[in-house]
Amino acid sequence: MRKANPELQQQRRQQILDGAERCFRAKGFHQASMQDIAREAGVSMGLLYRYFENKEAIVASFATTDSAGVIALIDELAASQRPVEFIPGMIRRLARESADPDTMRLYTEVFAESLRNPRLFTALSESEDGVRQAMISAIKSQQAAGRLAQLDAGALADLLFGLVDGISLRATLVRQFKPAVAERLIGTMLASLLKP
Amino acid sequence: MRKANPELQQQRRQQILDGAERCFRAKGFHQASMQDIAREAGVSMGLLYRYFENKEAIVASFATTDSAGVIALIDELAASQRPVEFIPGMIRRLARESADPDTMRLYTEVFAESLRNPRLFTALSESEDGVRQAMISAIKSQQAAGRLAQLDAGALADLLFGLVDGISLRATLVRQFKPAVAERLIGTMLASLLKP
Amino acid sequence: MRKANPELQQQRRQQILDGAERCFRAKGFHQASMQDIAREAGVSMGLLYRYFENKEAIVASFATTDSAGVIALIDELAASQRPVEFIPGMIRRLARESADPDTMRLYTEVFAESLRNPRLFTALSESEDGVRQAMISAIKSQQAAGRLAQLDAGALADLLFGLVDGISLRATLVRQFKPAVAERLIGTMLASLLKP
Amino acid sequence: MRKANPELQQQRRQQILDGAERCFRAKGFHQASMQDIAREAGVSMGLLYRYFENKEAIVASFATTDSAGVIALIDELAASQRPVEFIPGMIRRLARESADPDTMRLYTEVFAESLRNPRLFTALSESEDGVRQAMISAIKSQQAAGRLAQLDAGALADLLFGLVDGISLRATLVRQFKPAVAERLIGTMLASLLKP
DNA sequence: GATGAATGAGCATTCATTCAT
DNA sequence: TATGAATGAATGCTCATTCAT
Repeated sequence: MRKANPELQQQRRQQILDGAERCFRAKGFHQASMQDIAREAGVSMGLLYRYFENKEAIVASFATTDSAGVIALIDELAASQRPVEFIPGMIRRLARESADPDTMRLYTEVFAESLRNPRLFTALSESEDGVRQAMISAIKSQQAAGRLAQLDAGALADLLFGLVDGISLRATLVRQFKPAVAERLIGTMLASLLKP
Repeated sequence: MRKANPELQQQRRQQILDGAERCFRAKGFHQASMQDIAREAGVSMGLLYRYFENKEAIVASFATTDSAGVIALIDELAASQRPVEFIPGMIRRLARESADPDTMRLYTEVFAESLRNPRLFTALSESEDGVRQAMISAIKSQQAAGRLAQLDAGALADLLFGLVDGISLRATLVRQFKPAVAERLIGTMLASLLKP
Repeated sequence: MRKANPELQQQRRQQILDGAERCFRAKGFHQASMQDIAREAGVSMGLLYRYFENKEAIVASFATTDSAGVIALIDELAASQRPVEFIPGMIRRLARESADPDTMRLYTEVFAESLRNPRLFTALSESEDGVRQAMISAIKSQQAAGRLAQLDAGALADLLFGLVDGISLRATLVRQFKPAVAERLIGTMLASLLKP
Repeated sequence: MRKANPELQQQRRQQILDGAERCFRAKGFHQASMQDIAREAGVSMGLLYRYFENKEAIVASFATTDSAGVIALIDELAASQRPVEFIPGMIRRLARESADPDTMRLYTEVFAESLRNPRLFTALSESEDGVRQAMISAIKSQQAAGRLAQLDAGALADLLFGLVDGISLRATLVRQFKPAVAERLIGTMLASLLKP
């Protein structure tokens, strides 16, 4: 008798999610059909439904993104000797990454979907919470070391992430947006705000 | 002989757009069917298509939002005696308005759609441009009056609007977000950035 | 009080039929919509239905073609001194006319429709009958004058018209069809058949 | 693991085409809806579209008729010892077959459609070409054997097929058409034309 | 574990037709 | 006489999902 093979199962799940991502990037959640996804992932319709209960499950699984990258970056911040200089650079980097139209499209799609789907919203919200907590810890540890101004850590975290999101959005939507100029301005602003 | 009645036409168009808005709010663009819209607007399918060539036309007409409100607010800024205090208040107000989940949902939907539909993107982009230009003018006139720091006006406009968008988004997504605290922080930050 | 104006009515009818013909040529009966016809004819939907009970009535009125042209040609045959030469020329001319793809398309459309619509079939059939009777008379008078072989007049008429139709069809469908060669062959064939 | 079953697929395709034929016979191409076809074929809408990309594909597949029967008949001609007698009989048989109103209706429908649909026209034209070439070969071999007059083979083929089509059409359209009389006349005519 | 076959409700859109003015 | 406004059933087609093998 054949035994369940968890590795294979994990691989299949990933294979499907990869196919789904390509479809979602190309068409969006609601425009990508399950047939599209199956074709792109190279599996049959039946298998799709063996690994995911329905389309929503794929979307949810897909949308619950990996925040490991951002958290790693925040950990660098926590360890940085000069957070006042580090933070603007971090913002710049995050904003640039997510201002890539393709990424922006996907992110917006996920966010839009989460505003209709409570389960997804919760998942996204919790993931975001994790990142926020990491940021708060980093801020607090830097404040304890006297390297950062004594501002409300939660509000500061929200401000910093808000800046990332807002700047990414502007970079996408505004033709005349000049990243370098904007980033210098933000650098100046944050330097004066953050210095202890 | 019966004559065409532009008033009636205008009213019907609005009636359809109103119905469409209710559907879009409730379900999103792609989940709202033309039948839904017709039913909600209280017209027949045939009439729907007499007034709008296709679904995309309804979405486009709907998405090309009126920026008159924001521009009016910016005009107040241009006339303000104390822009350094006015700006944070303006940001606060705009952010609160758009942080209403229902509004946020719709705005996100429009933005997401615009990232797939070039025509819509252009329309949105141009509308945003108008607002941005108004802001740039306001900033420059305040700078000329010596009431605002000599920063790059375009970058400053982008920063301010980016803050609005970013803060609205955080307010929606982050449970522990405390509007009052965040707004105070932003106020402090901008005060020091903007004072001449 | 306004009085009915038969001339105007006749003109309107013709105007609609002309518009309909353009539509039918361009799209075919079933692909042309009443809206198309109204637009092309430059009248409103309401007027269309005032002059024709429904779409079928337009098609019927349109399809009941004028056979006056063919009958006139046949009358020339009746008067001809050399029918044995006249007939092949007549066939050639008729076949060429109806081999024009546009005309062929319309004729085929009408015929196809008549095979589904008994009323139309009757009308078409009767019109065809008139032409056939004219041809039979012409043949008989020429036979009486000893200028044509003593063949069954009805069968001969059917053969001649059948040749016209068949040759037109071949001219349309067969790429390598050579009208001149075919017509010469038919000429030879008929000459030997018809000579008294 | 279940394997694709080409036999089943072939059977399903045929089942659909059979249903489609019944619908096309009853209503015509444009009057038969896909729902009609699905119902008549006893399959679901989804399956219909699994086997045929769209309606046009069904029509095309249906219209690209099998010319094997006619070609077989022509091969008999090629082998015949007395082509001058064989040909009129062949024409008679073909004309009778296609003069059946039901068959005529379908044939006319296909032809009409081909005049609007270039792809279909090409298919039909090529099929017709095949038949024509077979006829030309048959004629030439009989001519080489001295059993047929030395006429242009292409023109003769076109004439013969034109006669079939034209006579079939007359048989359908003309109430007083007398097949037996007409066929005798044609027999006489061809006998004198074809004898070497 | 995996596949291909099948479903039928639902979608955007069109159409012949009617009605109020 | 003529128009513009309105209808709603129907159409070609798609889709998430289920099932037998």
